[in-house]
Parts: sequence; C-alpha cells; structure tokens
Amino acid sequence: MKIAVGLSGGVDSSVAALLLKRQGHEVVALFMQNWHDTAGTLHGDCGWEDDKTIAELVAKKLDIPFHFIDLSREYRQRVVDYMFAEYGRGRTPNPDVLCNREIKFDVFLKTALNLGVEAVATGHYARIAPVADSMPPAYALLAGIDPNKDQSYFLCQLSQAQLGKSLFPIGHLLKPEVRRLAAEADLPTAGKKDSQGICFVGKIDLPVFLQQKLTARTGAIIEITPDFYENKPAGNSPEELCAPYSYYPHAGKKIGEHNGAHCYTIGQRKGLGIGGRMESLFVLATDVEKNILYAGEGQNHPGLLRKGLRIAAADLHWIRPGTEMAIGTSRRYLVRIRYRQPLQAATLYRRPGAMYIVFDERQRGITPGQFAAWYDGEELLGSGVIEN
RNA sequence: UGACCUAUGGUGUAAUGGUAGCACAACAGAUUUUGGUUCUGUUUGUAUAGGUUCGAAUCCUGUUAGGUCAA
Repeated sequence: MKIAVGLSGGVDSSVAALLLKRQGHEVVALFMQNWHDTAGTLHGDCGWEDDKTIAELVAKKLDIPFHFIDLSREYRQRVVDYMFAEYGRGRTPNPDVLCNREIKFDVFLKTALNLGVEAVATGHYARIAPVADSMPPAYALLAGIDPNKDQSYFLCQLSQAQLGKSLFPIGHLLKPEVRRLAAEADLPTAGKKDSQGICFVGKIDLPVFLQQKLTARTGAIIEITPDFYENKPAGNSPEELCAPYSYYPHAGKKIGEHNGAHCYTIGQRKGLGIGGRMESLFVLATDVEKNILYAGEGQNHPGLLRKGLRIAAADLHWIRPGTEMAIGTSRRYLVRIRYRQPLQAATLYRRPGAMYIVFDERQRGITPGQFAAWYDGEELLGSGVIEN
C-alpha cells in the first residue's frame, strides 16, 4: 500500500514511518508547515525549520521520498481564527482537536490522496479497529495502549471517512518502546524531547498572543464566597444538575483588577495577582461582556466543582455509526473533559435539544469551549463541545 | 487640632531581648501535543531618627503614616 506519513520532526511520527516501511509499504514523508509567526511565541524557538531539517534526515535515513507542503493559510483560517473567535466569546477553545479535524485529517489528508497515496499515517497514540461484518466498512477509534500517552482525546472529532483513510502505526506501543525502536534504527529523533504547546505553534504567552486580535481592558475581579451557593435549590434532573452557576457583579465583592477577562479560563490559578490569603484563588467564571472575573478561594471551592455539563445537540459528534443515542435514552459511559484526565464514570442523557452528562463525582473546571469525549471501555464513541 | 492603638517582603500574618518564619502573590524549572491543573525551586521585609543592651522586630524617646475614641 502507498502511504503518506505526516513527519513532524519528532520521534513518534519517525517511528510510525519506520514501522510502515518495515511492513513493506511504499512510504512517502510529508512535512507540513502550518505556522511561521513568532508573535507571542515563548523563548523564540521558532523551530519549524529545525524540525523540517530533522524530518528530512529521518526520511533520508529511512530512504523514503520527502515532500514539503505549506498549509499555513488553511491553518490560520480553520484553527487560529477559531481560537480568536472562541476566546472573544469568552470560551476556551481546544485548537489541537480542531487541528486534527480540519488540518491533519482534512486538508493534509486530501492533499496526500491527491498525490496518489491510499492512506495517511501519523504518530498519534491511538488505534483504529475495523468493525467486524459492517457494510459499508466502519471503524472504531480506540485509546492508545500506553495509558500515559493515549491521544485519542485529540482525535475525538474525526469522522468515519477520516478514520477510514488513516493509520496510527504506533498506537499499540508504549512510549519507551517507541524511543527504543527509534534508537535501534538510529533515527535522529530518538532522543528528542516531546513537543508541547499548541501543535505547530508551540508554547505561547497566551495574553500576548490574544492581544493581536483582542484588546485588553482592565476589569474587576469579584470574589464569590461559599455561602453564595447555600440557598441555591439543587434539583435532581439532568437539566438541573448540569445548569451552570450564574454569577452577577453584586454576588460578591471586588478584590482586584484583571487585564482582560478573555485571557483567563475556568479553574485557572496563576495570573490573578492577588495574595495575602490562606489558600489560592481560582477563576470560577468569566464574563467577557461585562469584562468581569469571578474568583473563589481554595482548591475545593464549591463553584469550582460541578456535577454535570451540557452539550448542544448540534455539537454532538458520534464516531461509529450505530452508537448514537436516541432522544430520551440514557447510557453509562466513561468521560474525560481534558487531555490525560483519568476517565470518569458518568451517565449521559440524550434530550431533545442537548446531551446532558452527569458525573458520579463532581468535576473540577468544566469549561465551555473544551471538548467532552465519552468512551465505552477503550473505544471513544463520541464527543462534543461543552456549552456550559 | 486631646487621648489611645498600630506600623514586619507585593499582600495577609508569626516570632514577648538571642538564627526574622509561614501562607498567598510574583518569577523560574519539571510535568503536559489545547487552555488550565499539579509538583519543585528562587527572589523580596522589621516605617524613620536616636537611645538602653553583649545582643533589639521586640524595651525607651522623637518623627512620619494609618486607625479608634473623645470633640
């Protein structure tokens, strides 16, 4: 089979290429450049050129053709603009989930197919399993074997069409095994540090980055004390359990100022600049309209922990046909609301306008704009953007 | 402008004559292909001028600033 590997210049994609090559496939390397802006980048390691050089060395070592493609226009339109838009609305986006859905497994995939390959491969820690006896063919998205590196969460928005054309050659390996294979094959990426920060952009200073499009205005930080929640009616329906707390300026007293509410996210501790307390302050909610930040003291502040969340029906995404929940049904699944979070037991309620996810244990930092992904064992079944 | 109280890092506070400590903040590193979290480490202080004492954040006096009561 002729396969294009997205070589990033890191160990994982290098070993993915190595394994495919060993399996006898005809492999071509594709290096994509998606970003060349250094505005807001931390410690100016604008390393994409280095990464490209390393990727070329890997391709040379593996004796496979190397191609370079520039997708930065699409990346800006479909990932970066989305980021600005979400932050502008007071939500916290997950650019890497979008990067996979829109770039790596869309623009990149199509570009590769046009070059005549049958599939693309990446260095993601996840697995794709064909579903037995399904017509047309169907694919299940499974967690990577390495519990510490599983990246299925970042792939939670992929479609059947995308999964059908994709391969994750290292999904059944542990990270140390990947490094060992790279070392044994003498690949130049064997000892390279894992990448961090936004894929292709890198570590950024978020406030500085956002200031390119969003203007900073100083506003109030208002402290909400635990007694705010005392006489709130609880309720037991999914709708009630998933309702967000609604704050208003007089719900607490002003304890300081911030420099733009959109620069903060729920559960954030750093950057409030208010000291002199027994415990740390955490952001409970942001209001970008009024430019107000609501904060509470202590790791276990009641405003930080919520029983459930809501996903609008239009934002529901199901990976495998036949697993969609019918309106009015409920299911027990395992859910995570951020990368690397241990899976949490929860009940999902599919209601006419929305999905409600009620957790067994209250969850810290449920954040609008982030993705919730639900699993049945090791299979990722679906996901959606958290509305509130 | 009478009396009394207070003054310790950026903030809140310990140390009752004997090494100025803690928490929060800030900064840095680690962890992490999102934001964030978490972990580790670092910096920063006795309002000011004098006095008593071997030794003063601590006792005494003046100054300055803030507060409370009286008016």
